[in-house]
Amino acid sequence: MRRAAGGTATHGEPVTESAEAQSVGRMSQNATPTLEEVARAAGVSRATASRAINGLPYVSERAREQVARAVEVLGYRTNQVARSLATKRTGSIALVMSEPGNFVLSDPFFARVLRGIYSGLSGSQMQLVLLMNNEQDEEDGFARYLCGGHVDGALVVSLHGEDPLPGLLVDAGLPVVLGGRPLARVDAPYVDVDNFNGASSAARHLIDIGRRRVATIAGPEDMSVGMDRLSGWRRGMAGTGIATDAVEHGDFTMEGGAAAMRRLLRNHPDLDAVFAASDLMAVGAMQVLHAAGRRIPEEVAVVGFDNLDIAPTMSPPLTTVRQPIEEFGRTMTWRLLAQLEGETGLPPSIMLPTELVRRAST
Amino acid sequence: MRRAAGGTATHGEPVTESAEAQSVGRMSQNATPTLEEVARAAGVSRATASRAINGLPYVSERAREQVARAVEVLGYRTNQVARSLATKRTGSIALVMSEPGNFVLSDPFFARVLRGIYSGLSGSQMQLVLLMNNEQDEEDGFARYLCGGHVDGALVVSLHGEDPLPGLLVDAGLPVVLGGRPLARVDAPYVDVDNFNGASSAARHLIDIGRRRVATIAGPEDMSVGMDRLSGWRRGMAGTGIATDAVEHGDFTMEGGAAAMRRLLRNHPDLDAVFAASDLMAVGAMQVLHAAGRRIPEEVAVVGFDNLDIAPTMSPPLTTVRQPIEEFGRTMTWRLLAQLEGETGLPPSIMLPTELVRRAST
DNA sequence: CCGGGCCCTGGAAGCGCTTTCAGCGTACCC
DNA sequence: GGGTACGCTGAAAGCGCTTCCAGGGCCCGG
Repeated sequence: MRRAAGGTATHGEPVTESAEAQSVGRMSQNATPTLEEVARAAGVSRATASRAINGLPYVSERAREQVARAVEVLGYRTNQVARSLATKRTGSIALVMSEPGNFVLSDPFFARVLRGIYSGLSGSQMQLVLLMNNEQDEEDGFARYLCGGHVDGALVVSLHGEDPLPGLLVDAGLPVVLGGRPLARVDAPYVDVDNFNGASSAARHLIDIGRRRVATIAGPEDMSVGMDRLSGWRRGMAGTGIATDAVEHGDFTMEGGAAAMRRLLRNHPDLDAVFAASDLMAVGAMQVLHAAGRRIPEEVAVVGFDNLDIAPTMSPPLTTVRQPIEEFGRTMTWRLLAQLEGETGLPPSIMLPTELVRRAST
Repeated sequence: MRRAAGGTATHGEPVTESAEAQSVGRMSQNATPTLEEVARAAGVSRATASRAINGLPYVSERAREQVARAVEVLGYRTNQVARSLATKRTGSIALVMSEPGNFVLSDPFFARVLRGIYSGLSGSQMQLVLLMNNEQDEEDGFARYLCGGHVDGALVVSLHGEDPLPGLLVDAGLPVVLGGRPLARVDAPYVDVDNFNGASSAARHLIDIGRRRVATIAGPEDMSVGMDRLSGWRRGMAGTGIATDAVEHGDFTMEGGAAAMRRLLRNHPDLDAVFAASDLMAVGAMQVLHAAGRRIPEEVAVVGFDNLDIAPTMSPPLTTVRQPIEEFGRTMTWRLLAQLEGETGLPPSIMLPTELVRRAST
């Protein structure tokens, strides 16, 4: 459409091949010039022009200069689509968020993952393309886009349940790295943080400081990160003889955490500690606890998960499980790029460590 | 390898083919089949297969069925890159944020813009691709990506100063719609909200309720949205004889708003009202005012801009200038899609109305 | 003087798709 | 019966690029 002028011009002439030198070809200076035109202007063949532009060897200094000048004069920019078709590489990878965009956008966790990804990308000539699930949209367009050759590979984060997407991508032969262990059986490498041990140490810590009625605000039941932190918490509680029935699920948001906390207070008014599976949920929980007049940490100790920037600024500062968020993004990126480079012997999965950070909320 | 595949496909050497599939095709079953192979399997020509797949007319029911079956059996998916090269359309548009990703990601304003964009996109078969500025990265890769034919058009939001990007895109013939009036002279359509009148009405409102020392926390000086709200505020103050020297700039974030508020209190301790050019900055300002012991609205009236979801939940609930955020995104999208469809007579710019929403903070 | 490198070059063959165009059979209407 | 219209089809010509390959200079050692 935007090159309609060039197209019709070419078609209008009942041209044979020999009509090439027509100034008609130049007339379309509005449309992006092609390599062909650059080559002609530089007085070389398309092959040489291509080599010159791509900095390949076996191009004389003179040819190189002439091509450079022609590129400058004509304002040439290589058509990436054509290049992709010829090379079968696009120079870009996708970050797929299986989560409604507006949800992701307000989560500081993802902002930091993204920063890590960009940092892992720097130096490579790769462009990052973000794809988010439109709320009501079937994610079919996604798979079509990704498998259609638009990108060289994909990072998929925030998987829910048995999301078929990774399977589709893998089947299509697209290199994929998952952020977080998938719940479904998928033959794709993933990077994860040690949610289990992190949650376990959080629970132990609460026991160690003498709490005897420990609740948890768990993550979604359809995400491994939610389930792993829940089982980690159970593991931490195991053998203490303390009940582990005070469990409510949230969706990792503040509101979700607040709602879960309200349910916990109603069902288990005697609780003296709560482990929230994300800092954001801990924020919501603490607001509810404050509103309910429970003092933190005297009456209720609170532990979060993530160690977001807000954790130390809360009142009281939040004890939480630190996870290396930027590192998480960076590692996924590294893993994908390495795979794209054809490196072999890459680990099928990578686990990043977590660590309890004690502050005043416990 | 290419040659081998072609050979076996042509004359169906079952032995060789299956052996090859067993040994090599393990990781990505077979290379994705091409339209050629589908056509052969369906017993039709490539042209007919293409028509069948794209739902074009002039295909017999029988052919259609056979192609569908072949697609199913072979697991064919059309190569979008090849299709793009042939059609010069990609079926996707970009949303470009001239802002470090982690910044954008934590701003609820963008989340809502995004929602609006998706809503404007629904029904069209377009994919949205997000591009954000990596912090330290030169945005050259951006322009290359966008002009390289990866997308059919671009929405560009959050422009700063004389950002050359829109100009580059327009020069390359890429349809572009800007979100917010550009400061530089760019020949691209834009959608904007009526920042000027919104800010003006905010100032007037503060005058109307009897304030006589009205300050403002303005937005960045290199963004039109910042400047327009500042001049709107000045306009609202004009003719009242009240000084308009109490101006500090922030970056639309809470922290920026808080810092600006501190500066205002230091330089103009007698202020009795403040107009913050964004709700987020108003939040920061109110925190500082609370901390400084100034009562809102008795001692200092506060007006924001945006009418984010948090505005009514603040204490006191924030008087603010409502802008139709989702509508903003939706309109940009509509404008771009219309342009892509070749509609003519489209307005070069569209202005959306704003409106003061009075709450308890004034 | 000749054979064998080494540079550099252009012709040409794709990459996988769409779309034009000419052609064919069938049906329909004078 | 011939003309026209219509539905369907496949050959072929691209889209703009990369890359293989053969070949032509040139310099070298023999």
